[in-house]
Amino acid sequence: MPAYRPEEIEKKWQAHWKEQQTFKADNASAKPKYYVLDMFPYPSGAGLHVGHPLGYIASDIVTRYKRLQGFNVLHPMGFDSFGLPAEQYAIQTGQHPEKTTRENIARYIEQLSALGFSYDWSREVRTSDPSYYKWTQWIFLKLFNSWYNLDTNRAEPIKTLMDKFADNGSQGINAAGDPEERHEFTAGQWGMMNEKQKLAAVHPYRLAYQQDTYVNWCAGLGTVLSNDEVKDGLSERGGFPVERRLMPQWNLRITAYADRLLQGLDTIDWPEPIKEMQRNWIGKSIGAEVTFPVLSDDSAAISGEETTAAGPVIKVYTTRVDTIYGATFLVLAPEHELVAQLTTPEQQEAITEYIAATKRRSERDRMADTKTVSGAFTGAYAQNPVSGQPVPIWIADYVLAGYGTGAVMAVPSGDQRDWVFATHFNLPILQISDAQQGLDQQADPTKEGRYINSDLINGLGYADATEKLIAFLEERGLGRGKVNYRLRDAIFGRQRYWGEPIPIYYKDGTAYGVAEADLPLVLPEIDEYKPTETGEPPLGRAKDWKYKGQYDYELSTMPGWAGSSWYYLRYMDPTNEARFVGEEAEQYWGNVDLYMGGAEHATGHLLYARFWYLFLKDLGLVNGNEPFQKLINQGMILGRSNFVYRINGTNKFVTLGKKDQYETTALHADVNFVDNDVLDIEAFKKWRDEYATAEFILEDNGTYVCGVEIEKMSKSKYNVVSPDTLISRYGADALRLYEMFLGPLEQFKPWNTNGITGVGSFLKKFWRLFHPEDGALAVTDEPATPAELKALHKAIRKVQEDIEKFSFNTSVSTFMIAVNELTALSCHKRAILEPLVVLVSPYAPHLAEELWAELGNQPGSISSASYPEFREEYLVEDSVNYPVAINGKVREQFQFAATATAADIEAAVLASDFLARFGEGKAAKKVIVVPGRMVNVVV
RNA sequence: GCGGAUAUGGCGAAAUUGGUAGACGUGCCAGACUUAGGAUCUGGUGCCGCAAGGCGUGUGGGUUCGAGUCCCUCUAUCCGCACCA
Repeated sequence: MPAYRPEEIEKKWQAHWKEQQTFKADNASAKPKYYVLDMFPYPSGAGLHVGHPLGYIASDIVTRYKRLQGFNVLHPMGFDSFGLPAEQYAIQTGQHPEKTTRENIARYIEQLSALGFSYDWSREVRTSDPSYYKWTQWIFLKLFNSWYNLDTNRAEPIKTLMDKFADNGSQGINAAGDPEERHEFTAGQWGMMNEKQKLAAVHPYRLAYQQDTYVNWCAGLGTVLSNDEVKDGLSERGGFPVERRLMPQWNLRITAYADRLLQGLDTIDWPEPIKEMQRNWIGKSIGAEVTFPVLSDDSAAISGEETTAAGPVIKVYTTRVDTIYGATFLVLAPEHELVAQLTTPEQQEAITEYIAATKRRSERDRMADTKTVSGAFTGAYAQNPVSGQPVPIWIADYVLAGYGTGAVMAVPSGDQRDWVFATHFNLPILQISDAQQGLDQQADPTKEGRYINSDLINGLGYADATEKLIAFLEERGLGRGKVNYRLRDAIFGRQRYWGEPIPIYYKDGTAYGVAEADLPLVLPEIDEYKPTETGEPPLGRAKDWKYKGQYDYELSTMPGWAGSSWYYLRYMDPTNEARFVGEEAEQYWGNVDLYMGGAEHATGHLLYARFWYLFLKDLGLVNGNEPFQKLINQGMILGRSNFVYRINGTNKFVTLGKKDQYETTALHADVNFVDNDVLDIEAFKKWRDEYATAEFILEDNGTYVCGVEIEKMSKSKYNVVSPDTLISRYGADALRLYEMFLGPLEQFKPWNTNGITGVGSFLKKFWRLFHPEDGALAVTDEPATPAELKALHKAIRKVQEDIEKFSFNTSVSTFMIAVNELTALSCHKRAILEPLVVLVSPYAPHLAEELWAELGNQPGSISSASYPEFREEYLVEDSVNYPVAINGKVREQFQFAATATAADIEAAVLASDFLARFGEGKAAKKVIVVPGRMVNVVV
């Protein structure tokens, strides 16, 4: 083998790995376990671009490194293969999504293999495979058959709830969820109920439950979307408008786990920004619920007389009870259930009109427009439960129906939104703290100062006042301290074909879970992938699709995140037919030690997966506390788009430098025929027929220069760089090294192919250390010199540190330095080069395997355990140059033996005529010696 | 508006965590070898300056013998949430 030929080497070793099943992980091993997981991809038709493998390369480096350190590493890969694009494609072409998906996966596997990843492909899972989604459905049934007991603070089988009902009726049940949805009954009444009635009573307690829910309805996609699939009022996929709609939906009661999901964040090693996003998403707030009785007639309100209200009451939620004396009016959400009842005849028209106007405004308008103040007076008054003062009741759309109680007490002096509202509608603003200032300009939410105009709490500070007020309200049954969460239950149904069927059937209008023995409930074949004429989901088209031949199935399918919420567990034991994961396998692999993936899943997948894990734990099905111990977010690699400028109304294109002289339209030019922003005009002309006759106005040097913009990599922007062409040109090892070299893993960065020649020449130089004469391997058995050992061990130490810190970019620099040093030393010694191959092997595995084979060693025969024995002693420099400074200003270099102590150095500097040489006659006040670094003499 | 992150040469970046800023790679300049090649090798390259020297890590201040690093101020860019009471 004369020269370094990556393509031959890589093909050879990839075939070898596949054949030998080199990376198969064992479920029982004396070695310690380590689980490295990549977020599995959705197999899109476009294949991989250079951005996709970034995280996979990093995790593969860790995997190979951990194996060298003697760990039994689980490093699997699979496919999140249910999803919209395959279905959209099916609607357009009639091709079964299963076929599209299978073909895309084949292409993905091919591309991933070409990069030399060390996945254990024997564990591959596909979420769309019935043998996999059988267990997704099984977990759903577990959720369906569970409720959340707040007394034990965990999920329990629905059976324990029924037992409680039989003993005491609904009395004393402390369950997560909305009590408003549930009915009260006695044990006797329960006993009288028939099956249908019992199931109806139980249903609102289930962790998977059906309910009329406001959903994000996307007509363009014909389905509902979760909040994290909606961006700025448009669907994330497709960019179709999304509106709020009340529909019966399957929901998962993730809110039951809000507090545990929050607490758990403190126990896991995740990037702080992601944890913070989850905290905000859960949105815990500590406050109080306060009851405002509605005054029965307005004459009382006008006279300000105290009224004993036996009528309706309005519950508000506030985080600032202390400001209650400043609550000069109430505001209800327009959807609030009491609005109709409260509205006086005189105000009827105004209220009706306002509600209609609110409905007309789409969610998107409401978001875009938070400045406009709007609202309407109901004509009714409530009584401030602390001051006894009457307060008018308004409705306004700045109050959200879905948060807290859907009603707020407005304190214009303390809350800016209330202040704006009060100012606009000329409602009173009452100062309640001596520290509040500028109330004619804006609200002042300060917690400083002492309260005024606040009877009970006048003169008190924030903490005392809050405590006293809550005690006062609780005593009278008018309020209590309350914790609220922003987190909503997760909508679980999609009106789509290409997803897991929800294993529910309906008997006499009541929902039943499909028996476990009948799973998987296989996705039926249908003629077309569209909704039915009657507006039912596509599954409504399935012929003769009935449970036990007679009961209708649920027609919606599960959302994309269902299958991805537990796939990491299935990898542990992917072929188990008796259990979602075998107990021993789960016990052995535990949780994921390192999870690599994008930050875009912060509040979606990463939250749902944690939720499912906690639920499974409650049922005793898994043993850990959190699924993903350490999380690393790789940054996205962005595309570098090139533009040509067409002069409007012509077929003439003008170069970047002269485009300002014309009216132009920028058009994407395919980056594949642009080199260093210079357009290959011939290639461009051939690109599309319409350009064949195009004319060009060039720069003065005769080139056509394109404009540049950094955008997401995408087919439609013609800025996709495929790994395939780079691999065929430079090799997978070069691409792996280069992607790591590009910059810090976590950072977002534009792709730029230019620098890849640097790592390419590193690999060639590395090869040449072993083949200096362009022939067979030529390494010597001479003993290494200290200089060579130093070069080696500096590299080993640095690279080990780097991998522990996930700072792979600096490792590549370290390799280059080592190779340059050893080349300069003409070192071709086995003693140095063998360990160097081990060090490089996680980064450039193919090259390492080849050299290993040539050196006559089996891969892995050199264990990293052999590093430490000769590590530190060679790291010590013989002598060290110290910059010596006077008052921080460097004057001279002194050389000291590496073993010199701080005292030696200080003495030597003082004994020299150092100070005199630089005109400092005075004695030194202080000498600061930083060992190995520098000396500073203070005079 | 709230929360979070980032800011260093022409470009990607490094800096042992408070100790000679710019390693390494690109790009550029010069040279070598070459039957001009997107090959290889050598040297140079933060900015200003012929030089001595001066100035330099987004802005302004502070702590320190010494600050890219710590503290305060401001600015810009990016991300997340967005009337959450």
